[in-house]
Amino acid sequence: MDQRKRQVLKAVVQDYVDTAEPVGSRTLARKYGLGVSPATIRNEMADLEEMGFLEQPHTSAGRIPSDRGYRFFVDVLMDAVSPPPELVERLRRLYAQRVDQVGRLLRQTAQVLSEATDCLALVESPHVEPVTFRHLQVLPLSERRALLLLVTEEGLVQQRLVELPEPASEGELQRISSVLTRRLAGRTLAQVRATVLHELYDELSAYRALLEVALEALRPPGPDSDRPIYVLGTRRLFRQPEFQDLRRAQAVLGLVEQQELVRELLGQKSGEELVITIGQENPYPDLHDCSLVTASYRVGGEIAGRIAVLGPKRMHYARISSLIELMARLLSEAFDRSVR
Amino acid sequence: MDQRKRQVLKAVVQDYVDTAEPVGSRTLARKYGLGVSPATIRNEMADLEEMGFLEQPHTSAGRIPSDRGYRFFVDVLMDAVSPPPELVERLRRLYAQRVDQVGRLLRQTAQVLSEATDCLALVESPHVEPVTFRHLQVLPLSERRALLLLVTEEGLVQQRLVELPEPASEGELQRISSVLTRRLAGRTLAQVRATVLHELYDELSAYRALLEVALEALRPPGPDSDRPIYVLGTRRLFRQPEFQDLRRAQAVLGLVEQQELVRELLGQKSGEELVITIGQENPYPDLHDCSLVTASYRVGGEIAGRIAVLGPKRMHYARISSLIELMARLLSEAFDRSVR
DNA sequence: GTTAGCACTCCTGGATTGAGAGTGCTAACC
DNA sequence: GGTTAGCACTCTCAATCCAGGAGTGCTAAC
Repeated sequence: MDQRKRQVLKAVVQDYVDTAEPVGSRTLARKYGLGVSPATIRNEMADLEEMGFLEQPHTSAGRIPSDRGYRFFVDVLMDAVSPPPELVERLRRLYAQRVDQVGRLLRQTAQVLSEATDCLALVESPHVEPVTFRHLQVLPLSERRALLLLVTEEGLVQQRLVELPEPASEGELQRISSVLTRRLAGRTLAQVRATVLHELYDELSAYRALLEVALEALRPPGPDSDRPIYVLGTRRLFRQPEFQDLRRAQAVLGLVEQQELVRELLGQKSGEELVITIGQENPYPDLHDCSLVTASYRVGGEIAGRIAVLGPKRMHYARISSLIELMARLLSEAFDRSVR
Repeated sequence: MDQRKRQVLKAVVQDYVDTAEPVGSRTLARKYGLGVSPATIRNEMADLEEMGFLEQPHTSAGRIPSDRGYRFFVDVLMDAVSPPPELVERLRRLYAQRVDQVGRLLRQTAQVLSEATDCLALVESPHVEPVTFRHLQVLPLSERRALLLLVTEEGLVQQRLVELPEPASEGELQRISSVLTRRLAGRTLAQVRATVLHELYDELSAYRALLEVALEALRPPGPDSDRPIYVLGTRRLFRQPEFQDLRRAQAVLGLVEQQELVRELLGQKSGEELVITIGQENPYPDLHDCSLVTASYRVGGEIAGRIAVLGPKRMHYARISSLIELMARLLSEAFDRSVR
């Protein structure tokens, strides 16, 4: 792959991303200063097609990048693009606000992300599980029902309704709450299970049955947990020319409405900070015409969730990658700041 | 409007709802036992058109109901239809489960509602505001930040992050929490503001500044509050023939992604139990081709939120009305049961 | 190795056409 | 007078055709 081929491939990707039209040799020679004639470019393009980086929708149309072409572009050719200053300014303002409602902040994150990219934005709520307990409270609602509140070190709250094995007074529950808080604060669920359990039994032997219920409710939230994912921008996405085809649009809609699938989608390669998945690289056939850019954000130093952009393969990879990285960082900082 | 005209109008609505094709006089005479010839029906239809109950997409097509025609059908002609037993059974199972995660239950409600109607389902989270306090807890997160938890009589939880005017120890906050809980439990926000405030100041005079902050945080949640609305079934909706037109689909998408608009949409005529809004009756021009069926559910006897079905005007009004009424009732019962 | 020229292919959009469905009108019928 | 059969007319829809345009691949010259 010599220098000129790279130039040509890069130009094809850029032009196609901008125009959504197959790119011809003439256009390429005119718009990009390659210093050679269309005929030469035609030869290069034929080579690139043979090598699998370009493809032709039909004879006598221009070329468009193949998945492999995009991949090469992303890995090798792409120039870094920092987001425009107005946008950065807007983001600073967004994340400078007090995080008094996590859901709202995440929703706004999704909103901005989709507006700035004209794609679908997916924003996952933070995990609460692996982090450490801060406070537990058991509140009676009726004779046999109580509300269990879990608060983590980072200020995230989870609630569970529990069925009481026997009626308990408010005082008793308060007592249990404070013992649980004292014993569990600063520990993770795993630590609790491993070490602290018997101490608890000793201290609260009178309320053993109640304790069982409370501990049972501490189980990690299941996969279908109450942790919403914010999905915004379907409308913008469907304004893109590739989604004028209703079937393709429906395929995406179908996927995006199933929380569990979206969760899996975001969870892939969750160890890495930034993941770009192009077309067929995606395990879901419905997304074979789409690309996905995913970044992780952190709460208290640990990866806690992911934000992502889903769009046509013909997306501004450079622009979107840098934007989503920035937003993930700002979001992490906002979470940290909200506690400190 | 004589008896036969009613029969004809009813038949037109039913047939159009089923087939999505303009209905001709021949079809009508054949499929519905009206006992007269197509020519007679043609005369009736011409009359009905003149009266504004039917319209013609173009000369020499069949007729379709106008908004007014649907309205008359809904108000006068429609027969009650109870949901099929399998569905009722499924609903019973759904609402029999323990409500340990409100969000999940609401999401499932939206899911079933959209599946059963092939329309878009909108499900609002319950209000927490007008109900009575059960418990308040202020938890320190750091030197200057605390988490304020509000629990209502019905077991609904709200959380707020508050900035502390001065550092406070855990003990102090705990003290404030228990005073607040004791004083506020069983009262509504309005009552608190009106009567209990000075008592609080007396009792907690030492922590006056802290108290100010806590009370400030008790303000009713703003319109853009952290109260999600579950919107499901866009995919199903867009399978309906009227949404093959991309523009119409986009109009709905644009509306549905803006939480505030959806909230307003659901809030109309919120005093009534069941509201059916047909086409142009809707204030949003983007929904002039749609109909909306809305029902209220209750928590603790008070209307707390709404569930709705948005679909093409050509929807099964009878079926959907009865289903949504049933679901609203079951949902209310589930909330009540979860406390009792 | 590069370029100009040219025949060829294929898509696109507009115009045309025929089939089909449904109407409105008229005149006959009970 | 209400009802019905017959018929000409209208309008949509899908298929077909056609010309224009864009882009290619090949060949031959530079």
